[in-house]
Amino acid sequence: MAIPFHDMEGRRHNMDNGMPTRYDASQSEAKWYEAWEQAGLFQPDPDPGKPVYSITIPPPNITGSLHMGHALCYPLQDLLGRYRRLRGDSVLILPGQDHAGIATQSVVEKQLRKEGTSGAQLGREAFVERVWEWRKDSGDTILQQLRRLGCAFDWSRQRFTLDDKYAEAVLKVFIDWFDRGLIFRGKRVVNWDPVLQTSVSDIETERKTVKGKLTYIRYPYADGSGHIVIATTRPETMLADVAVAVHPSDERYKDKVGKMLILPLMKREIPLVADMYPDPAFGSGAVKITPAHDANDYQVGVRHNLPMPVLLDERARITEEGGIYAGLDRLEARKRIVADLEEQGFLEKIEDYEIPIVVSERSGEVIEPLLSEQWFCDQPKLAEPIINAVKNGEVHFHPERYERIFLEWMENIREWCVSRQLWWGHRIPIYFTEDGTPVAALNWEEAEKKAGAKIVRQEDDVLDTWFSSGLWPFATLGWPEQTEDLKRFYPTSTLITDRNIINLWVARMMMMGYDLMGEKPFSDVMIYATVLTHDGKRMSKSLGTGVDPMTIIDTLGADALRYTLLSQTGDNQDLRYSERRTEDARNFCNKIWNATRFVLMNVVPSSVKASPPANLEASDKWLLSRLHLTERKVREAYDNYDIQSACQALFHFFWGELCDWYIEISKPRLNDPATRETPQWVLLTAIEAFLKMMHPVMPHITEELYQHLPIEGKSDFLMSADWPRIADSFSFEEEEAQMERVFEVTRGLRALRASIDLTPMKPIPVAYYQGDLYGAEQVLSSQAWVQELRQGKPAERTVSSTVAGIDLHIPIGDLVDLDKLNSNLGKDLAKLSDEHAKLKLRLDNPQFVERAKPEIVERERATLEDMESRMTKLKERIDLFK
RNA sequence: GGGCGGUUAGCUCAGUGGUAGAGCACUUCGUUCACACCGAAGGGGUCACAGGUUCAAAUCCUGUACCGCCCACCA
Repeated sequence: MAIPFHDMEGRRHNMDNGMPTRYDASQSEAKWYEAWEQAGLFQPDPDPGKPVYSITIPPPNITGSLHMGHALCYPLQDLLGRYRRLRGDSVLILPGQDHAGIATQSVVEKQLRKEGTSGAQLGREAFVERVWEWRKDSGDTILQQLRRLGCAFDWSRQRFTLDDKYAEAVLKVFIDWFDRGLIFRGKRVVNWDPVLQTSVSDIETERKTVKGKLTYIRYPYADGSGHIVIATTRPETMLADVAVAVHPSDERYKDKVGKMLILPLMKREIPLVADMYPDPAFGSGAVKITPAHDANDYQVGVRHNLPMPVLLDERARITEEGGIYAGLDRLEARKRIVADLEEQGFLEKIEDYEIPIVVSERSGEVIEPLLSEQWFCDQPKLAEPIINAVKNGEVHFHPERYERIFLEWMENIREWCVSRQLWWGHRIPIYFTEDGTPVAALNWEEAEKKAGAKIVRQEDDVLDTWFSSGLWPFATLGWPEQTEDLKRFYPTSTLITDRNIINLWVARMMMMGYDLMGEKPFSDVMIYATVLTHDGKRMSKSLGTGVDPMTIIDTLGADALRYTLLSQTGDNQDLRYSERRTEDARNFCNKIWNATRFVLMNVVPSSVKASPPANLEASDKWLLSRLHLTERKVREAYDNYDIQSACQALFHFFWGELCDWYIEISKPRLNDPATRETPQWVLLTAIEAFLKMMHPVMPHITEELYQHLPIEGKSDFLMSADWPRIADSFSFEEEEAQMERVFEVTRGLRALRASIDLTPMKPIPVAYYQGDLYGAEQVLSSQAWVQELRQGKPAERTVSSTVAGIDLHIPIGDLVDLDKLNSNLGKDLAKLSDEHAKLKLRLDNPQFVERAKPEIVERERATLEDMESRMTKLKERIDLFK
């Protein structure tokens, strides 16, 4: 296409510089990603003299494809990496994936079910093999998508939590902790997921309330002296009741404690015990005790040394303990038992009741508390050093409020059930001798050596996924070997994650890092916002409210998507995603593209000098001064994880200052060979600095444009360039303020034109001004489209206004609608008088004058004076048209 | 039950003591030789509510309402 170009003599030519008028993201993105990768820019700089910045990314699960949350999370890390790289650090961002035990296993189980088979049918070995196949297929999708987002991660150092080396590290930790007594076996009531048939931890469950029934049952005393009434939401568990408990202070039962009761249906005798647990104010004050199926009941059972029969099996069906009800599903059993109780006269009453239930996050199934043998980790012991470290400021949270939430949780931390009854994961390295003694060892042979006895079996359970991901910041770097990477990159710099896994993951990394490395795993934890739909709903595939980031990238580009999400990232806890905002971001890309294209069309390469020209005009100084300020703002914002402020500053500088004013002002000078060198230099300086500062957010378009810049001392890539150094000598406070006033006056003159319906941008022959324009008359006349700007006030009839102390006059003929004009002037005066009255009132208040800061009072006085002078002028102007 | 966040223009959000801001949307005007994915000029807000502190409150304090999130063993 034909594009105008200026030659050495300043004559215009049409020349094809190959840049279309619209930025085409699809052309640019893959091209530059590949170029960076080939140039090895994703690997850390080996220079040992450079400061190090490292991140081990939260490994995405291998269970599907990326969603909008990922499209924020990973570019955010990429942003920090790119920023630190520009600032001169050696940057490592280490990617990887998590085997995600329960999640992955249930995905594959679902597939098998569709094929008419199951894990149980395949057997352990074949099933695990099948999951590995799935990992190969699905794992790459996610990596491909991270590339499309522009993430400059070091793929050569990629890790997977089930890789041989990583797995060995996991086992070593288990063995170490077992030998140190930090891991132990115990019988506890755990959360049992009857669908996945495994235990899950408290934080993998969700609490809900559902409409249900509260059933009151009569338990007769064995001696025939009447009965006691208990209330329960789970009548079926009565089959395994071993006692009824009342509070020791409860007068109703004081003389009954110690008596025996007859358990209805089972006709078994159980004692009435006194315990602190029951609340006398609730129901009848008496609680049935089923130790194997309720954590509280279990505690009572332990205190009173009661038996603990297990009534439900791994699928939540009634066991042999349930006598004639054996084999029934728990809900079926409930119906039958209530019916039988009624028939036999034990049912007191049934009330509607809001039942609190616990649901498994993974399967959605109601969790059954179940007494079983599990492996536990002594978290309270591990937590101590962390609490101190966070309090001492070794690890910082952003936003800060999460620090307190985290500490509160750490201070109330409990045992961690680390065993899962799954196949996909790290099998617990415990071996049992014939007499059942557990030995922790890397393998069978070592276990026998360690035990000095014959080993008969290995523990079947695998470890909770978070046990392995807790090692992520150092196991990925080669631990337990003292590798070069480990020495160089640990502790890592920043951890960026979702607030939902602070306790699940962040806490574990901290505990494991401090215990095993003796040092924090990272110095900053940044919690980013949850991405919601445009109307504030949760994004979810099943609800159909999810937006696929890849579709957005296809149509609007990765940079636009990144900008959309990153420019809304501050310390907010939610973020609403709307495609319209991505369209705005795409428009911003296009603006950047075209402004740069304009500069390139107006730059003669030979005229580009590395050092600033001597003859800077006020507008040049203004722009450089704004650039100076913008650089500081952006740097500080990036440093404080306040990405939205960085984006805002960059947007405003580029669109509102560089494009709206500087480029427009400079056009006349750029068209004149005698004056164009200075604005050329200023433009290139500003654009180069802007592209660098924008690069962490929008890496592709900035790289593309940087490659076009005809400047000296360029790097091969913008990505590997240096952060702009804007000398303090570019700060021109006085010129800056003066130019701002000239712009204000310009806007005033444009508005004055509009008030008499003068079409914008159509030149008018003459306008007058009174006051000091600091020599920037040219700016006013060109930007308010005036052919001739004269000083003074003409004798002929004019419309006038006063802006920033400058009087403006446009001569008018007879064509002006005087009524409209007068009405407008009247409105202005009314508004002004109103403000004036308010301000006057304030200044007349002696307390204000006395107590307010003197500079405030002085400023208000000046404002008042200005208002008065404007009012006088307005009145004169109104009189003129009467 | 406890804790945390939010409530500012039609929409999405900035704004931590000194005359209410941005982007989008809207109205009017305009294709000017970077860009109509553009430019110019406008309209639009008792800053959720009620008290309090202060010369001065969107901003600080107390309380209330609504929305969202997290934590919690009441059968």
